[in-house]
Parts: sequence; C-alpha cells; structure tokens
Amino acid sequence: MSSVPAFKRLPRAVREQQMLDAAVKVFSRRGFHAASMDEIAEDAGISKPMVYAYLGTKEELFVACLHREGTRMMQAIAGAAAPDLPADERLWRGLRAFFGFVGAHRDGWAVLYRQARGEQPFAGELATMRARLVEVVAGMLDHALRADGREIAAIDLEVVAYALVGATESLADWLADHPDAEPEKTATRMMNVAWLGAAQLLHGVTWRPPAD
Amino acid sequence: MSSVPAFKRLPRAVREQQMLDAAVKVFSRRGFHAASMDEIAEDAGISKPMVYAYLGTKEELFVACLHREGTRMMQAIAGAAAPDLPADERLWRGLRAFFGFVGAHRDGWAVLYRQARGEQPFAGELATMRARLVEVVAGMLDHALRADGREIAAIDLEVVAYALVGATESLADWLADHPDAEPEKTATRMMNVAWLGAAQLLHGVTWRPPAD
DNA sequence: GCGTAACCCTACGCACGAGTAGGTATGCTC
DNA sequence: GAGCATACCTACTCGTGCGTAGGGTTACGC
Repeated sequence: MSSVPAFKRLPRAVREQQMLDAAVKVFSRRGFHAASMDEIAEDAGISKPMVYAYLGTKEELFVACLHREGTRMMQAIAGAAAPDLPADERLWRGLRAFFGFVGAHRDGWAVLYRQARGEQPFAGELATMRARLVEVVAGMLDHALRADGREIAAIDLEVVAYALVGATESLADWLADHPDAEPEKTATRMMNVAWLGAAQLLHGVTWRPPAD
Repeated sequence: MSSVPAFKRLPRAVREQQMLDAAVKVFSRRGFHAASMDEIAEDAGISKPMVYAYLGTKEELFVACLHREGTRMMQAIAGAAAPDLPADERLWRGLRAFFGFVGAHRDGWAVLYRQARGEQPFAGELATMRARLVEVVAGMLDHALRADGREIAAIDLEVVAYALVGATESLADWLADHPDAEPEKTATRMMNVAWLGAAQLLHGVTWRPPAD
C-alpha cells in the first residue's frame, strides 16, 4: 500500500537547493522581515524543521541566498570579461553580462540585493561583494591608465569606480522595475554614461570647480 | 509644591519635531524593523501612546521621517541650483548642495534612505522622491540639449538621468560610510564622472557596441 | 473659579513568528 | 534482516513589540 509515498525523500543537496530557491522567491516578494520561515518551508514543499536542520537560522538562510546568487552573478561577469581584452571591451562585456544576469533574474537578484542594503546584519556580506566589483572596475581603470602612461591616486580611482558601480546598480534597479526593458540596451546606455566620462578622465581631461 | 513640574508640557508642534528627531535617530541606528516604538518614545522623552496619538503607526511614523528629511534635502538643492544658470553650473551647485546635506546628516538621511529602499511599504514614497530628482536632472540635460540644437528620445534622457542619480546616491552612501571624507571633494569627483560623460553625450558623441 | 480641551501616563492584550522537542518512516550497509 | 544514519513530521514554547484602554493632570478661555 505504501509502495508509493505521497512525497518522495530526496538527498540533502537537492533539498537544499529547493529551499534556497523558495527562500529567494519569498525573500524577494516579502522582504527579509515580512518573510516567514513557515512560508519558505511551505513553498519548498517541506516542513520548517528541515530548513533549520539544513540551512540554519533565518539570517543564515538569507546570507546563503545572497551568497549563492552573488556567486552566480560574479561567475557570469567573470566568464564574459576576459582579462586580456582592452579596457573598454572588458567593461562592455562585463556590463552586458551583468545586465543580462539581472534581466534574467529580475525578481530574484535585484530585490535580494536591495533588501540586503538596509539591514545591518548583511552589510558585511554585501560590502564584500561590492568591494570585489569595485576592485575589478578600479583595476580596469588603473590598467588602462598605466597603458596610457598616466597615474591617478588610488583613492580617486576607488571613488570613481564606486560611482560607476553605483550607477550600474541603479540601472539594475531600473531594469528590475521595467519588465519590458532590454538588458542589452540598458548596458549600452550605461556604457555611454560611464565610458565616455571615464575615457575623458583617462585622457587627462578633468573637470574643476569654478573659482566661484 | 508642584509649581515646577519635573517635565514640562509642550505644545504639539514642538513635541512632534522632537519625536521625529528621535525617530530618525533610532530608525537610522537600528533599521526600521529592529527599531522599537518604545525606544523612540523614550529617546524623545515621552511615552509611547503620545507617539501614536501624534504621528500614528510605526509605518506612518517612518514615512513622516522620510518626508521631512526628504523635503529638507530637496529645499537645500533647489535653493542652491537656480534655474537660470547654465547646465553645468546648475549641476555642480546641485551636487555640492546634495553632498553637503548628506555630509551634514551622515547618520540621518543616508541611512534612512537606505532603509526605505528595501521595504515595499515605502517604495512608493521613495519612488516619488527619486522621480523628482530624476526629473530635475533630465530637465537640465534636456535644456542643455535644446540650447545646443539637438534632441534625444525622452526615455534615453530618463535612463541617463537615472544612472546619474544612482551614481550620486551611491557616492552618498560612500560618504556616509567615510566620516572623514569631504562632501565638497566628493561632489567634485561626481562631477568628473558625470559631467564629462554627459557633456560628450550632449555634443553628440556616443558609444556604440562593437559589431562583435 | 470652573469647565473643557489638550497633554500625558501606567499598564495591559494579543498576535505573530522564530526556533525546538521529541518522535516516525525509509533506505543503505554488511 | 538487524542496525544505523538520514530524511522528515506534528505540535508545541516563548519572547518580543505593536497598538490601546482607561484614567490623571495642567493650562486656558470666559
């Protein structure tokens, strides 16, 4: 009679992924606090204690989500922007991969990311990820500069990179809120804003405040 | 005996401001959810029911904070960037005012703003404010374009403006996290990234994706 | 000086949701 | 097929914190 159990038993690795899928979905929809562990468990087709057994507390679960999605994103970018390309080409491919990723995970990644910015417990995790991005961008700029025989203070580079990353994140938000927008086009627009400005800087053109 | 009450009674308008001050402080420190109405009340030197009587529920209180601080910021910007100035001058003054404001309210405005991004209930309020900013920036770009005899699709303008606003917000975050950074210098850096790129666009220089 | 409105309090009710205790079934190993 | 680990469940406890009931006190108009 019980030869076919209503719901089959699955190995841990599989269930963990299902739970993470559900968690990303629910966290995105409701936000970290409004999301309940019960709903996540139900959505994963499992009971709550299993979630605790496998992924730990609510905070740990959220961090796990952030980590998995963040890693996927970084891989998407890294896979697209080979380090031996010229800077503008790298930037372009990186941006295209980034917006492509966000576009394909509209209600996952972007929202998760947004959540994490507000809550202190996750500031660390977030900062790490952003720092890696900033580092990559700053490295690209620096590389291009040296090839041009010029040099800029590291802090300035970091701030510029920060601004570029910020602008990109912002457009990612915009993309997440506009279901019909095309990721590719968004990336092009970002290039227009970012690279034209950055290219000027790289060629030694700077803006100075008026004497006033 | 009771000629000098331990704590004096104050008119509503005054108490409301005190409550809002306390609320901004606590919301910033703890985040929306972790902040408790009790703590806010205590910090304001008043009891909880008064807060409910004057400012309503926790959500309404948060919106009130957001609204007051947002209005102050907009005024600071509007007061600095007179509409009859040339576009670059306006942008510069607006940015300087903005970063000045954020710098002066490091643990108030920026953190509050960050909070609001994550929680759905406030998305509307936030979107309204950002939309006003985007509109202003887009208007500046558009104005500069027309003066140059050129024209760009409204959507493109909006997206560019969005990116600029995003970059600016991002640097505001950076500023909030770096107590020693100078707002003025940050504004200059932002100008470098933003205006040099925007200026190129305004002069008809655009970046196009490689045939690939 | 007396009523009334505004200011302010001490206590509670109550829902919600994180996390757990304790137990059952299933498959795998030898 | 006995033993054991792994997958899985139902049914709780318990803290936390929002929001309120109900009542006291000071100022102000008349």
